[in-house]
Amino acid sequence: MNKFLKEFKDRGYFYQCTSEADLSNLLDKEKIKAYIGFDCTAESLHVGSLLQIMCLRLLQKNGHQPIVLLGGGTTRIGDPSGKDKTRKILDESEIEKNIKNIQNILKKFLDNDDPKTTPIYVNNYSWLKDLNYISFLRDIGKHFTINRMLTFDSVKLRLEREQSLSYMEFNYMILQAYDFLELNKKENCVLQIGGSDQWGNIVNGVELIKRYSNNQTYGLTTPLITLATGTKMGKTENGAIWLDEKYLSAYDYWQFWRNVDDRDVMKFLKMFTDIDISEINALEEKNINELKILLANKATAMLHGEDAAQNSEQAAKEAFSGNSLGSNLPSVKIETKQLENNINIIDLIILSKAENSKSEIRRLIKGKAIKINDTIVPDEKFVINQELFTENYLKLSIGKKRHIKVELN
RNA sequence: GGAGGGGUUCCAGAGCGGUCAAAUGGGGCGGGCUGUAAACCCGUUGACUUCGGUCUUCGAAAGUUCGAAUCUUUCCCCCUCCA
Repeated sequence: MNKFLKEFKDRGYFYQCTSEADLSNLLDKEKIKAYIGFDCTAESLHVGSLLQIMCLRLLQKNGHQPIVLLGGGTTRIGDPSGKDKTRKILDESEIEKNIKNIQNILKKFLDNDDPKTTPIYVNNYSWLKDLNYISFLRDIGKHFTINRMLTFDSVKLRLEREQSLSYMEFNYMILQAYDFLELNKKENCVLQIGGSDQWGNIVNGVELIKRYSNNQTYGLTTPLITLATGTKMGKTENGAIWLDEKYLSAYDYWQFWRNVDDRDVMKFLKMFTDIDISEINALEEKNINELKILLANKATAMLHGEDAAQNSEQAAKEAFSGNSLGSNLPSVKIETKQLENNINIIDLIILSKAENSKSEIRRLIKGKAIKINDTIVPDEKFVINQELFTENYLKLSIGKKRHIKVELN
């Protein structure tokens, strides 16, 4: 089997493939261009997209050139795959903003220097916006039968559940197929990779290209990653695990990986780090917490850089090992003069922006969840004074996991 | 267009004139156990509070009533069936 394909499988990226043997041969013979499309509905990417990004990295590592398709056009339609309801339609400026944001994140993960594999960024709005309806129907539409389209999961499930599917959404798969055709014509792109929910859309593209220009292309999908707890990855209740530092700090990103379920650690090391498979397999016997730290370090370094990873590890050590004040902890600054009127603990937490409901803070205090410098705050009347600050800062803990350095300005 | 059913707190879903800030389950948060894991147990889950209470919530608006999530009217939205 082809080297790329083998690693793709070994790392757990593989779910389905069209004509696998042929694709393997092709990959052995030449360097190809492959594309992955990213939806631009959200303002940034979260870990749910990380597997796709890892696929792009693996392509580069094997000398292939990735094409990143930012769905500026298709986002205006909304993919019905895996959705119960029509998505809200975003306006132009939002989509443009999202595209920029997402592209910046991708650049952090990808090698943008090697001219042979440097990613090609494209926005399908550039070709979708000027489509002529009549000629599109004649050239492209004739290759699709409604009979067939109705059998695809994205459509079928909606109809079965008797949820409405607009004609606009119904067209999504045709547009995605057309994207592939366009990239095949323009860039000689021969492979589309996507999540398993994209299978139908990808196959449509492969078939369209076959009928339209008789070119052979391929599709490859990745599995839906479910956590050991059975939930979808990246969707914690208190917010998505964003890849953008604006929405989630490097420290919190590190913590996300540090807190992964035991049963997912080996899987994630394979999926989300660059460590050699053989090396990972050799790690199996190591202490599970060591492995989690390794995972957190590698994953964080890949996105936020080596320094950020080191700092996060250091901060975590300080925060969880007790008495140290934790100079690397995430910090907030407050004005010294705000202390003069002897503010109480509730006000301090509000000032630190860690919580915004006083009722919630009162509840936490009653539950013995708030600590100042590792000492439990006994009641809500607790007054904050200058003496609690050592070297201008104090350590505020909310629960066992949230530690904040409050610094005097 | 005609006939029904429905919109309740993060979600699902009870309540159908006062005892309702609203059962129950899920999720979240916190505590315990531990390993910053899982499982399990306990607590909590609108806001503000001088801890006595106060204020704002049950699709929207108006009304009946001492009193409405609960009754009436109008409007908006969703679903099912018929045309």
